[in-house]
Amino acid sequence: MKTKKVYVGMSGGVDSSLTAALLVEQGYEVTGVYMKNWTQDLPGMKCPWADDLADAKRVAVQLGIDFKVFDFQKEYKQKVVDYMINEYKAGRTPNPDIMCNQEVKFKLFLDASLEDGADMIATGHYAQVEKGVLKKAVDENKDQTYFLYRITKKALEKTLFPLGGMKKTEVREQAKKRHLFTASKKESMGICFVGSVGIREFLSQYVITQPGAIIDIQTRETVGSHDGAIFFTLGQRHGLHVGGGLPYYVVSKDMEKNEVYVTRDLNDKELWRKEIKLSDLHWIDQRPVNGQKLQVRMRHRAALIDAKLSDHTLLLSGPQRAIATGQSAVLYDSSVVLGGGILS
RNA sequence: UGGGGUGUGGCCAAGUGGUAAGGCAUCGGUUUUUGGUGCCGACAUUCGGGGGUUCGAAUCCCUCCACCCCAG
Repeated sequence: MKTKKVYVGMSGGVDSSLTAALLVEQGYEVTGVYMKNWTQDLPGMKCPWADDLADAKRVAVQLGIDFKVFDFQKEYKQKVVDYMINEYKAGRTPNPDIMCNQEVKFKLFLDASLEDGADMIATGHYAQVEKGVLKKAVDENKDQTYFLYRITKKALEKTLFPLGGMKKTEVREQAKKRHLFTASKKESMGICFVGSVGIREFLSQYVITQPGAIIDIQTRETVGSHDGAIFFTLGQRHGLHVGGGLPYYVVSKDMEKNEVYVTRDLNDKELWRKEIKLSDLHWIDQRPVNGQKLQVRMRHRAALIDAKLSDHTLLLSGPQRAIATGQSAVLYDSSVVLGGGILS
């Protein structure tokens, strides 16, 4: 029987390194691929792509597998970065990593790999896939299905997630046991392509901003000024530079007037949502029927809560705090990811 | 100009003779493959200025300054 060729997305981190190692051990013909998506430095922040690429390559050499670099910079800029910037400009709060999975990893990377002769692709995501069905990872704490709900069934049928059944601690151990160069590498965080730089620093490179008023919706008084409404999102507390008394939380904003509205009332109704309108619904397989009992995750690592969907309206069993427009609601039927939509 | 009040770190604010609470903000760390939240830590040798009383004052006295309110 012919051995299957698998292209593994290697980012230079522990997870994808072990993913490749495991697949080699399982008898696949493995090729490591580094996706070159973003290489730009930012003031005060060096883009780590070169180091990541070097790490990924070292591991590939260590494993004795082929190694390639796919350059998606142009597409990445268009599909992910521009999307993100435009969403922010429109006053919403996008999730670029979800878009990255939808457009780059499970579309561009998949297509390019297949075209290059691969039978399947694999990544180091913590998620499980069974016959085209996406399921939560065994390690509930690391489950990354929230970021994957926009993948197509077709893509899933050609995808392997070898870490889906493992705990993070196991992954570390196994990586150490195999002496992978990246075994002890620190977790990466922040937006995947920007490294550890803040969204604020990133946006300010692409958008011209003006100072504007911060208005207390309870007293209707201007309590301070900000340097651009685009930098603020629902529920945000820090960065307002307004002191005295209790903390202020962002409740809404007006991009036209460039005003940010805040409250000191943690129970302010603007901060809590129980009924949510969704747009851009995406289903991996079948759309659930109206009124079907299902669960929803409103942000990465948040607990699943019961909910019901009818048409485009999601009714939660309890109010959730600070879910901004542009963010995603991911629907589950127990451990199966059904799909989801974007808060509008 | 009379009468009253206030002045404590960037902001709010305890503390009325015993050697500067707390909160907000900010900064740092942590949590997190989105934003945000949360959590932990740091942050006034000094209490508007000057002088005095006292073993000892932010707290008592004198004086100057600033701001606020009422009166006219």
